[in-house]
Amino acid sequence: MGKGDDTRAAALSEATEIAARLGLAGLTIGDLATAAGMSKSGLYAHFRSKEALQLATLASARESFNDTVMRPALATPRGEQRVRALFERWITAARDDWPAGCLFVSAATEFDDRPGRVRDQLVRDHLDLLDAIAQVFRTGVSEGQFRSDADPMQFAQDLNGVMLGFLHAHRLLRDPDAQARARRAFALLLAGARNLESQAA
Amino acid sequence: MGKGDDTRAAALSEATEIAARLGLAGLTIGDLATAAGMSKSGLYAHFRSKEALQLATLASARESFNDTVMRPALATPRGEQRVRALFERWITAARDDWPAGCLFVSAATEFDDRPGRVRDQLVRDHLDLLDAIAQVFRTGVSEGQFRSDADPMQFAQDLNGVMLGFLHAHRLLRDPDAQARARRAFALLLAGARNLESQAA
DNA sequence: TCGATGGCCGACCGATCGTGCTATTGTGTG
DNA sequence: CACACAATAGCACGATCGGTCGGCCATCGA
Repeated sequence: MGKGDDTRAAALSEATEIAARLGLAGLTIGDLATAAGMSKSGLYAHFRSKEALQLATLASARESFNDTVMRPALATPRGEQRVRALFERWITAARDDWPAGCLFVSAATEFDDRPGRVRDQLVRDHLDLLDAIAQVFRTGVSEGQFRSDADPMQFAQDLNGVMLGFLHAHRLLRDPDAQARARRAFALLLAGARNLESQAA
Repeated sequence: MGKGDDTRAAALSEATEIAARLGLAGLTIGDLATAAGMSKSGLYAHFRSKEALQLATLASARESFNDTVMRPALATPRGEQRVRALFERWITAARDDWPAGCLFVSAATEFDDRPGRVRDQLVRDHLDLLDAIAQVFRTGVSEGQFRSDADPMQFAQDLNGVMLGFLHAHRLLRDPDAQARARRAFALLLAGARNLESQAA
C-alpha cells in the first residue's frame, strides 16, 4: 500500500476544490478523474461509490479544518485569547477562498433536506464544531473573562452566524468590507459575553 | 393568455419547493414535470431554457419573500418596532421550512462561484435585501432609538448572519433551541445598536 | 363553419451520469 | 529476475440529463 494512497490523497485534494465550487452533489466522477489526470474507472476504484467519495471528501475537508483552524487555536493560551485565535484563524482562512471551509457551508445547505449517510456525517461534524467552539468559550468563563451565566452554545451559534454572514457577503457579494464587519460583529459578541449589561427580551 | 399562465404559476410553485430541497442546480426539468403532472416538453415550452427556469423560480421566491416578510414589515410603525417586525416575520416563516427562504440561502452558496445570469440575479436580490434591512434600521436611527453613529449596513450583515446561523441550526441540526438562540442574538444586536456601551477592538 | 393559434404531448437526440467487468500496466518482494 | 498483487485503463451498461421536433387537441375570432 504505497502509491495508491498518494493518488487517493491527491484526488481528494482536487475533490475538495471541485466540491467547494460545485457542491458535493455537483462533484462528478468524470470531472474529478479529468482533474486528477486519471481514467474514470481508475479513480473510481479508490472509492467504491459516489457516496463513499463524498464522505471521503468530507473527511478530508474536516481534517483541513482541524489542521488550519482548530488545532492551532487550541495551542494558544486558554480564555478570551483562545477564542480570538479561533476566530482569527477561521476568518483568515475563509477570506482566502479556502476550499474546505466553503465546502462545509455549501454541503450543509445542500444536504439539510437529503437524508442519508452524508447528511448524518455533516450533522456530526457540525455538532463537533459547535461543541468545540462552546468548549473554547468555556475556557474564557473559567478564566473569569466571560460571564459565568453566559451560554456557551449560544455563543457557538452566534459565532457560526457571524462567519456565515461573512461568507455570504464575501463570496457572493464580493463585499470588500465584509471582513471588517465580521470583526465588529465578533467584537460585539465578545462584549456581550464579558460584562453584565445587556439582557433584553 | 389564460390557462397557460396558471399552469406556469403552478409549475413555479412546485419548482420553488423542489429547488428548496435539491438546490437550483438540482432542480431537474423531468422531476419538475412529474411533480407538476405534465410532460417534460409541455412544461419546457413555458421556459425556453433551464437557466430561464432557474431565473423564473428565483423571481417567484423573491415575490414570496416580499409578500411574506418585507411588505408586512414595512406596514408597521417606523423605528425599532419595524425592525422587530421584520425579524419576527422572517424567523417565523423560516421556522416553518418556508421554501422561498431556504431557496435563497441554498442558491447563494450554490452559485457564489458560478458566474452567469443566475449568480448576477442572486447578487442583485441579496443586495436589495441588505439595503432593505439597512433602510428599515435607519428608520430606527431617525426615530432616535438607535445610535446615530451605528452603521446600517453593519446591522444588515449582522442580522443576516443571525438568520443564517439559525437556519443551519434549525434545518441541518434540527436543534429545537435554535429559534430561542436566534432571538437572543437579535436582542443582543438591538442592545448594541441602542446605547453607547460597546466598541471593543 | 373554418382557420389560426396557444397549450400540451410522445418520441427522440447526443451527452453524461454512476457503476460494473475485464484486461493491462506498474511496483515492491523474495 | 520473476512472481504476486496493487493500481490503473478500456469498454460498456442502463438511466437520466437538457433540449428539439412534429403533431394533436381545444378555444376563439371572423
